[in-house]
This record gives sequence, C-alpha cells and structure tokens, in this order.
Amino acid sequence: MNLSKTSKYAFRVLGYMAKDEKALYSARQLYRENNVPEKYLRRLLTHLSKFGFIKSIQGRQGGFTFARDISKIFLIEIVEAIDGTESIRGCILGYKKCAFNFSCPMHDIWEDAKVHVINTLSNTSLKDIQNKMVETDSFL
Amino acid sequence: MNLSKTSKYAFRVLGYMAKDEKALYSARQLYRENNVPEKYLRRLLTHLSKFGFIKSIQGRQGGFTFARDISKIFLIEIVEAIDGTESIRGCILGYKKCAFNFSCPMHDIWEDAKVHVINTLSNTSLKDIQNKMVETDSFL
DNA sequence: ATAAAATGCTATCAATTAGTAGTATTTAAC
DNA sequence: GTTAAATACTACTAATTGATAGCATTTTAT
Repeated sequence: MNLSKTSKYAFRVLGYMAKDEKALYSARQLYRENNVPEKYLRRLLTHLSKFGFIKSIQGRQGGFTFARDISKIFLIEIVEAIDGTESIRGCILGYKKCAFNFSCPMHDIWEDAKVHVINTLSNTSLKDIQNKMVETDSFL
Repeated sequence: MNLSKTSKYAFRVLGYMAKDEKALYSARQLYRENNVPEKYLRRLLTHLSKFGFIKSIQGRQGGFTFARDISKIFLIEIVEAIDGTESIRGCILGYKKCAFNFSCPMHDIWEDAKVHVINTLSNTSLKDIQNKMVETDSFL
C-alpha cells in the first residue's frame, strides 16, 4: 500500500487541470498553483503525456491539456502508471507469491481493506473531483 | 497511504513470533525464517524493543520475546511506530493542513477508504493472526 | 576465569526516490 | 529571419530509505 510523493503531485496537478478540462495550462501555472518543484513537475508532465493522460503542445503558446475524456481517467490508472501495479495491489508483507499460490498470514484480514481502497481509486475519475477544488494556498 | 518495507519486515517477524507467543526467539531464527536481511533485522529488533512490543534478553541463551499481551498489540501501532502517524493518516495529496482547516479536493472521496484501512489496522491484533501462519518458504 | 553465544551500537555503504541545472528544440509573433 | 515563450532531454545532485560491517557488551556453560 504505497503512494509515492510523485503520485501525489500528479493528483494535485491533474485535479487542478480538471477544473477546466478543456483549457490549456502552462507548466509555469501548474507548478505555481500546486506547490510542486518546477523542474520536477516539468519532467512529470512529460511522463504524464507519454502515459496518455495529457498531451503537450510545443512552442510559444504551448502547454498541456487532457488527451482523453476526464470522466474516463481513473485515479488508479494514475498511481499504477507512476508507482507500478504492486504499489497498491501488492501483499502487505511484501511477499511476491502471496495470493497466487499461497496466502500470507495477514492476507484475509488485509484483503477487505485493500479491495476498498482499490475500488475507491478504480471508481473515481478526475471528473468526479472536478468541482471540489479549493484555493491551493490553503494547504501550505 | 504508505507502508515502508521496514514495516512489512516488522509484520513478518512479529506475526511469526505470535505463533508461539511465550517463546524466546533468537535473531538468527527470525531472519532465517522470515527472509529479512540479518543486520537489518537485528537493528529493527532493538527498535521494536524500544517501542515496547518485544523485549530482549541479552547474553548466551538470550533472544526476543513479547513484552506485552499480543492481543493488545494492534497492527496500526506497529506501522505508526515505524513509519510515523502521517504515513497512514496523512492527506492523499500530501497537504499538511488538509482536514484541519480545509479539505483537499480528494478528501471526501478518499476519507472512506482511508477510514476502512485505519479501522482494519486498529482492530487487528497480533493475536488475531496467530494461527494463520504458513511455511514462509512458500512466499519466496 | 574463559570461551561461546547471544544482543547493542555506531559508522558507513548502497539503492531508490526526489529535485536541479543547463541546454536543445519547437512554434508563433513580430 | 529573429526573438520570445513555451516544452524536451539528459546528466547530475540531494535526501531518504534499506542494508552491511565491525566491534562492544552481556550472560551462561564449562
């Protein structure tokens, strides 16, 4: 059960972009408004482009905009693209084969909570959080 | 939502020890049976002693045994001792003040899943997983 | 007493993840 | 065509986390 800082950054930025889903955002606006280090975000944005969540428009007046319908971009896709599938779905004890051939001692107890998390992330799209954005300064 | 590798190691070892809750285990037996690097586990064991989960008995014929009733050692205590309280309870976007003065855009959607995880970890003691242990080799 | 078998401590190394710097490339305005 | 404003790329640095090494200390068996 792991959510890297990078995934958190992605959530912040994509959530922010979802507010106006058709708009074109410059990297500058995105790192300023979401408290993500500039260069780190720039790299993350090109990754998110390669993953197909957003697309970049180069050159003067360029920026980033969604590449797909945001009602079809689910949070779990974002985490899995960045942190890998094991990060969320993996065994709580870190055993590779757990739930495949065998179950670890904590498997049953953990399964239920894990499924709940996976379902939440799988059923929530960027569209679902579209109108929940607040002033980001509030969170500093 | 974070569970470090170290916490996973702690779960493995404490879960293993719970099988025979009154027994005295040597570090040697513990790292062999639970696939945790020797030196790393030794350090972890002294941490777990300082946290009060287990106690160490020094000298020849020494080892580790539980310091408290295992029906009162809940999984969440273990994670929080090792990874800190924010690791599980923190904001999904990583904002410090979220849920204090303000809520982040994903707060509501995430809250439910998070509470589920926290409840599972808070309500599960080492006693609860006592008889679920299997051969550890199975997970390699 | 001494040796053996255990834990304790501290410093260091390695791997992973997060963050930065600098330059190249693309495109539109003029 | 030149400049300005944007993204793209690559190599490097820093911070965190995981792992190791080596020696010190404690206690029991002999």
